[in-house]
Amino acid sequence: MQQVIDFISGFIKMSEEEFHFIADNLQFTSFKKGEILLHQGQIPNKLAFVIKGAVRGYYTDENGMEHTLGFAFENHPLGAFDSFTQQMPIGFTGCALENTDTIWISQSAFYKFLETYPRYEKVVRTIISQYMTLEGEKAKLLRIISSKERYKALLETHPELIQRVPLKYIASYLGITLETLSRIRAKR
Amino acid sequence: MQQVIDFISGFIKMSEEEFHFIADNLQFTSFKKGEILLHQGQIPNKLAFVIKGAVRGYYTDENGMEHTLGFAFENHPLGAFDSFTQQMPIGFTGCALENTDTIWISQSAFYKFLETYPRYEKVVRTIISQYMTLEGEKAKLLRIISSKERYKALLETHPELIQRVPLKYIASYLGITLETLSRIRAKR
DNA sequence: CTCATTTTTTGACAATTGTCAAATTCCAGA
DNA sequence: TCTGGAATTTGACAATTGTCAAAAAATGAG
Repeated sequence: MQQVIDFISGFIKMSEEEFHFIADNLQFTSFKKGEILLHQGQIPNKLAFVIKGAVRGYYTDENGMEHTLGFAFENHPLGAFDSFTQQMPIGFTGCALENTDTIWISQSAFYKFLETYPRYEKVVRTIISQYMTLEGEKAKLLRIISSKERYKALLETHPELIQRVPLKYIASYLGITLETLSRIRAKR
Repeated sequence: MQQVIDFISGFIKMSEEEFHFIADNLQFTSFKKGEILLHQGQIPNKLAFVIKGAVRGYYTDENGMEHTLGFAFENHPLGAFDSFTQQMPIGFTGCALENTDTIWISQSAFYKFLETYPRYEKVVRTIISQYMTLEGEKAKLLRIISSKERYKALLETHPELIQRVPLKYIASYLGITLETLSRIRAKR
């Protein structure tokens, strides 16, 4: 739970009162490797935060093909801010790549908190903005035409991914086949 | 200006007072085709809204290559919410595809408005969320492996783009070459 | 430690796509 | 209406990438 507090404290200095409100409204859920944390199509009713482990986000297209959209590791919120805010179906499924622990807050508690402590509106805006920036970076990554360059760019910006995520998901994330990725890596 | 009011009214019922605050703080700028509306690397100090025309957003990579990231047409805000909120350099350049009219509000007036009428925090969150959803759709589009399918998907979801935007920018947006796009289109 | 499963690599080949060059069409301004 | 530049198409060819199949390596449960 300390991790959630630390995360928030990176944006704003919390008062005792705010701290307690948050502390009283957090819940803990743990997932085994391979378990689904959230389902594509669901309407979110909580905001989750990964305190340990790794999650892969992917969506399943009309042909049943999976496309990896991103990853969430410890000390990061588990996306879907847009669906959460708009109360629309989540566009992806979240699946635990490792045994994963999460802490979450219900939607009602979250909005109650924002109403009670409106100065956190700015914090929320900032967090969401940071996620938009990440999305923007992904969009740029995917527009690199050559697969080799795309992989190299990922390696430079997110070397931790390659250590921790099976290559098939990296390939899927980059929009190439597993075999192509394997060959790119073979050439140094 | 009516268009901005209409846009906001789609999210919330505005009072007279709020209306006047907004109306008093909007400014108008018009751009000729080919002119730059905002520069990659700039730190934004205003929020703009396109009332007429079309804008292409693109970023220039280390090799000097341009990559089209998106488009903004009339009755839509001109992106960069993330840079605006975080006061970070904008990640793209906005260039007028047609003669374009914009209305904008300064950052200070915008935040003044939010402070004065905090119920608009929710509106801002919703607008930003909608843009995250759009980014998410783009991310999905770009992960379609086959160029042909990618083009077809764009045609289905945004047929207006093909009418209005030169094909070289569509190709750039899809992450393929102009020639490939031309050939895809030729086959039916 | 062993075995089954998963992950990754490799090979052969076909299909797609990029590159370079040139021709053609389109369009805005004179 | 004419004209030059921009946009788009087309062709030829090479390089990249996907597909299918199989082998090899790594991993984890018992």
